[in-house]
Amino acid sequence: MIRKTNRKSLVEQVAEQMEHLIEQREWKVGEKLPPEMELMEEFDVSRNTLREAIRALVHAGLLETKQGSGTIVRSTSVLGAALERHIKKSTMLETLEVRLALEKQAAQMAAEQRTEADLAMIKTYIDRSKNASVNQDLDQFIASDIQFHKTIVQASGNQLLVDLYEHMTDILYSFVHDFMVMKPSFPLEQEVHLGLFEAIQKQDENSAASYVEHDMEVLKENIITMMEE
Amino acid sequence: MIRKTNRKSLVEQVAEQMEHLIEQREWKVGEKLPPEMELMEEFDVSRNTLREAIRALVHAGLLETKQGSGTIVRSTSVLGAALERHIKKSTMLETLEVRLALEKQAAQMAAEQRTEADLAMIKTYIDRSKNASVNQDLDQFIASDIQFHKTIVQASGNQLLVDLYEHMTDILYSFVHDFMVMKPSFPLEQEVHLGLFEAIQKQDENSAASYVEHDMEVLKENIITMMEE
DNA sequence: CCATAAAATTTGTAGGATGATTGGGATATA
DNA sequence: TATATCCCAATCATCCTACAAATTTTATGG
Repeated sequence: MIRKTNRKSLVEQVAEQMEHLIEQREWKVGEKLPPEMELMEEFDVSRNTLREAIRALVHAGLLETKQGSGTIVRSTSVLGAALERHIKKSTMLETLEVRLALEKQAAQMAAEQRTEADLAMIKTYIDRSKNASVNQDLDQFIASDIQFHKTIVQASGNQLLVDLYEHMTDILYSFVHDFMVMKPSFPLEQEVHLGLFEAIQKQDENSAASYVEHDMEVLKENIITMMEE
Repeated sequence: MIRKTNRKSLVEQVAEQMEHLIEQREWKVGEKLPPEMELMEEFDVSRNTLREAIRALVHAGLLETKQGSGTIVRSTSVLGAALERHIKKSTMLETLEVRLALEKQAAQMAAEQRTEADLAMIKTYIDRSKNASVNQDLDQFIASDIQFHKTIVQASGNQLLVDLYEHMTDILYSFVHDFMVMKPSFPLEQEVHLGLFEAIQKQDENSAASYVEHDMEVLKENIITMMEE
């Protein structure tokens, strides 16, 4: 039997390797890549081939080149970069609506099939955010808040859902951060979080969904009033 | 005042133009592009520059090059291609779950803010699918069924939601097609569709959501049993 | 120490040369 | 005619060298 020519082009091979290095954080975000000459030797390809590979990742949003300076890592995920570019055209509000649609679905699925380990992890982040709230540590609060939400989505067991949600959260991070700095609503948040946790624990899908929905409504209203100011 | 160096790299300019040509369907999917020599003249750039631009779009999934043959258009959207690549790693079931999460959200939003024009359009596709059902025209039925769902999502007014949903639908098209060929459930579908339509018309969010949810459950069960066979 | 100029580094663009693969047309053969 | 094979032109893949443009680093003069 003759093997089909599955021989990928050199460019794609190099691009793939670089993508892998980025994904595995061996080349970290913000870091500068070795110059072209070194990479040529490292991958053992010509300058053209190397440059085409680099250009592919630049266009995808993973790298950024600056003439005279070098090439730096800009993002770690193709899907994330694609979403980011797309989301810039949409409004923040639209993005939040989609993100919370995903979370609502995730919460229902999580309620259905959460394990004890899931529950324990969710509880951990609730406790952490409570501590942060007591200590008035805003950064810590935001971090554990985001982790809380991510953990619920992870408990859904749907990897596509997880990826989309996390990318959106990452993209919205700076926005959410600014928002929470301006309007820190610790007690309300915690009440909702505890309610959501209990709903998932009791495997009450509807209740879980409506807690998330409630969260969404509050957030939307706050953002709208914030934008009007 | 000195203008900032808004001079994008030549490669990005060429890539942008090509992307635009593809998006505007001037270069159609499946069609062959002019050979490199011609494109070099047309864009007035060197071979390297042109090739880097092409490679960027190849990597993004919009183009496909075949040595000795030429370059053809493969897809029309960056987000679509990125999702497609990502979705191949996920299971069909996961993708469907996400897609229907988006639709559920869209149905609620549509119920809230649908216009008369939206309703008219939705009704149109219901009628079309009814006709197709009477005439036993499966392709027509599937087409109008998909349009029916898309129209509801469009009525949500959230462009990001629309884009994500449509890309997922496109990607799943062949799968859904095969599925419906195997298990054509005309009457049931229509009942649900009519119910969903009326819920949106009456602006009953909860009812709209639960119709979609019901749709999801039926679909999931069917797929699971289909996979077991 | 600081400002400025020169040098080195690094990416951007151009053009040419050769190899590899494909597709189609010409040719030969049954 | 039909078919199989070979050959060639078209096309992309890779490599090479050269120079331009932008940035960073180093050297220099005060």
